[in-house]
This record gives sequence, structure tokens and C-alpha cells, in this order.
Amino acid sequence: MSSLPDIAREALDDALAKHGLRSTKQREHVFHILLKKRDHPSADEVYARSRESMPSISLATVYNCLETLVTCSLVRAVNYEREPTRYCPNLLPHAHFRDQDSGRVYDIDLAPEILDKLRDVLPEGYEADLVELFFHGRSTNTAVPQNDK
Amino acid sequence: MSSLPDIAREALDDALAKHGLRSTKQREHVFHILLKKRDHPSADEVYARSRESMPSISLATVYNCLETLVTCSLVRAVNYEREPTRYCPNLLPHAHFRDQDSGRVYDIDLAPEILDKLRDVLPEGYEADLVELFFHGRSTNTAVPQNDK
DNA sequence: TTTGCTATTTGTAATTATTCTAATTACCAA
DNA sequence: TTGGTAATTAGAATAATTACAAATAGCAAA
Repeated sequence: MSSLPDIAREALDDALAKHGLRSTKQREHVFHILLKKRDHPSADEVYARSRESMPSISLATVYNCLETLVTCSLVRAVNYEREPTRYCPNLLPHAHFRDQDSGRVYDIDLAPEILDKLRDVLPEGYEADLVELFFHGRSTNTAVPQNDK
Repeated sequence: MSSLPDIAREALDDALAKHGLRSTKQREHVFHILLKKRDHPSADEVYARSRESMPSISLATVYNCLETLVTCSLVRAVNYEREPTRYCPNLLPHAHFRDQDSGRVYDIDLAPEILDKLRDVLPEGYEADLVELFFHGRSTNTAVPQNDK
């Protein structure tokens, strides 16, 4: 397997260092798994993919690494109803769209000012750190391999 | 305990009938519990409140009733991360705001056109049935008894 | 290099919200 | 009534996630 690109490794190391955390091969590996196929896998799916090239990694570690990556703001956790949490390495401002037929989740890129404008609907006394926008419906968009589930 | 107002009972009966479902005293009761205190209780909390005046109701029935009410579009299920699902009887267009200090969820009323405008950010080939907008942050809003968690 | 110290990983057990199941009860309609 | 289906119930099962305790790894001072 190809290894984590230098730019990504630097971003990872910086973010970890900023939080007083170490860079480990498991963390690099999990981060790489997420970057390689830019979809929205669950922890289980990340575990399955991770084991292909690191068979000794444990599920607990995958959970730990994912949580660490979220803490370091390198990855976003995406929840839809009570489905298992999915993980998304897209750090650009975006919304999520879930196709109710396939269950697939797609990123919807957003102009940065949209989320700011949305904050304006908040009344006095509410300060939002994070704005999440989630669509559910149907997509006629069939072939999107890199967002495959 | 006061009983379900006639208007609410009618709305309930109509909605149930429209789905080929019966009106039962448990369904009325759970609906009433949600309407009486317009906050965002979890199933457990609804169970606790329901038992006060209907001690024989079971947790399974509370789950069943809540699911039925959601199916009939009388109530919305609200999820935040992996926390237990909360239930919201506000059917007007609104977003949710979660205060990260208290964990409380507040309704943020929205002008109806806002959600429609948001649909415009979707590219060709995406049709949204439902648009969810969720804020997380801090509220300096202390005294809001009817949205008390 | 050794030694100690803390972070991280690991396997497994525990947790917990929710769903499932099978038995009972309620209700409507012939 | 009687039958048939819907709804409720208690309790078991499920499944994602977290907690825990032991083993390992990696840094830093001596």
C-alpha cells in the first residue's frame, strides 16, 4: 500500500502535536485509510479496511484513532439518526446529503458564507460554534465512485 | 391530569386514521405528554413522565407510540451525535440549537422560505424531502422553562 | 544504554438505547 | 358471540460504543 503523503503526514503531526498527542503508526494508518477513499465509512468499515494492510490493529484502536482525529479537527463525525457514526475527512465547508434509497451520504460543497449567513437566524443570546446542515432525499446521481457509500 | 385538548385529539385521530392506525389511550397519553411540556425529552424521559399518570404503560409501548407519532408526522425525532433520540412536537419549520454546557436543545423558529432557499445549494440530481439544520454552541439564555432540556 | 514514565494499543467485558419476540389484551365487524 | 387483527406488554436480544486492565511502545533524563 502507498503510504500517507507528506503533506497529510505533516498536517497530522502538527495537529497531534498541538494537542499534546503522539504520532503513531496506527493513527497514521487510520488517517490514510480515510484519505484514500473519500467516502463516509463507519468505524466498522474503517476497521475492515485498516486490517487489510495492518492486520494486527484492533477495533478499539480504530475507535480511539477516529476519536483522536475528530478531536484534532482532521476528520468530522457524521451522524444520521441512529445509524453508526460515519467519518468524513473533508474539512472544507460542506453539508451532507443522504440518499434514502441507497443509504449513501454525499458531500455537498458550500460557499463559506452560507454557513455564516445561517448563523444570522439565531436570536440574541445564541452563539453557534458549529452549524450542521443535513439533507435527506433521493439522488438521481448514479455514478459517484469516490463517494461510494 | 388534564386531558388532551380536543383540537389535538382530532389532529391525532385524523393522522392515525390516515395511516390506518387506531387511536388508543396510550397513544393519546404519550402525545399529550409531549404537548404539555414543549421540550425535547428522550424516550426514557417520556416514559418517566407517562408513568406518573399511567403507571401501567410499558417502555416498549412508549417507544412504539413515539415511533407511530413520528410516522404520522405529529412529532419530529431529533438526534444529536450518539445521544438518545429526543422527541419534539413542534411542527412549524424550525432548526435546533444545542447548548453544549447544559445539553439542552432549543427550537429556533425559521421563516418557511429559509429551508426552501437552502435546497437551492443542492446540485442537479439531488432532491431533498427534508432539510435539517442543527446548531451547537452556547446560549446565554438562562430562563427558558418550557424548553427545559 | 538503561531506567523510569507516560501514552498508546489491545482484547475483552460492560454499557445502553433500541428493537425484537411471543404472549396477552383490546377492539372492531360480521 | 365469535373471529380476526391491532396494540400492548415484559423480557430477551442486538449492536454500536465505551470502559477497563494489562501489555507494549516511545521518549527523556541519567
